[in-house]
Amino acid sequence: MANGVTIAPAIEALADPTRRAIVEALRAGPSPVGALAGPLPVSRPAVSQHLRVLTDAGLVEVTPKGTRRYYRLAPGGVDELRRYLDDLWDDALAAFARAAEAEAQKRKD
Amino acid sequence: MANGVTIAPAIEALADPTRRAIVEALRAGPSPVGALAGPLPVSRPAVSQHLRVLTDAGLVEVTPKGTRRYYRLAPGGVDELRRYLDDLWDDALAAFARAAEAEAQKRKD
DNA sequence: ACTTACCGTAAGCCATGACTGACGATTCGA
DNA sequence: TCGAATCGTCAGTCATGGCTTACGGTAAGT
Repeated sequence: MANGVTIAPAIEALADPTRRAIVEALRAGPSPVGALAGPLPVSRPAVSQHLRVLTDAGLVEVTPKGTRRYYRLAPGGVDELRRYLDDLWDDALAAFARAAEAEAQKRKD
Repeated sequence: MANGVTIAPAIEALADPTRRAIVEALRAGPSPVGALAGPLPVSRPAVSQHLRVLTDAGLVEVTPKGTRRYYRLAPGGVDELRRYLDDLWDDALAAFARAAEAEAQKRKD
């Protein structure tokens, strides 16, 4: 619950379909902005703004190379979300187990 | 990538702060709507609407008990997101490793 | 049967944020 | 030095969605 607020920017960043498409494109490897905007149905400035959000959320990182900037996935940022969902899943399973046990207990009488 | 579209409702559901608060409250166990809305700074109908979104996303489930409806976390729905982020994390690590290797290769000449 | 409690739904208001077009900065090549 | 390419930022527009109030429906208790 302490990092409950930490994952907010990351999960809110991934909520947008266009940003998810960008992330999907980056799974193959680093890419400059123009190459990312090409297949997408939005303008290049829009992609730039999305990359800003993703960067602030810690999900992607940049490496300037001459006139173009290569964006890539940031494993650390993804890992944060991953851990949060792991914990949430554990609690969900525990609550489920308790509910099942309570149900069994109730059925006994 | 086949389930890339599957996780959309779940991740978009968790993007809202109020819905995350509801999910956090449900970590302790099942709860009726009124008990959930109590501590929250929004009205009960608002919580009802959020629970509808969370249910449609497969993150929570309901069990009517008399006049009240008990909501609980759905481990299956959480697991979907968990798996997606696991895969994404793998790809991020792979891309990172490739980048590191390419960098080492470049440094060699 | 009547009252009370708990809850989902509908309509409307309003703020957030995604997108575009225009502009300026930086870098490489000629 | 000059031109072209790549990109970030800004201002403005517009749709999405979260919230409230009011209403109706169902179940338990008296």
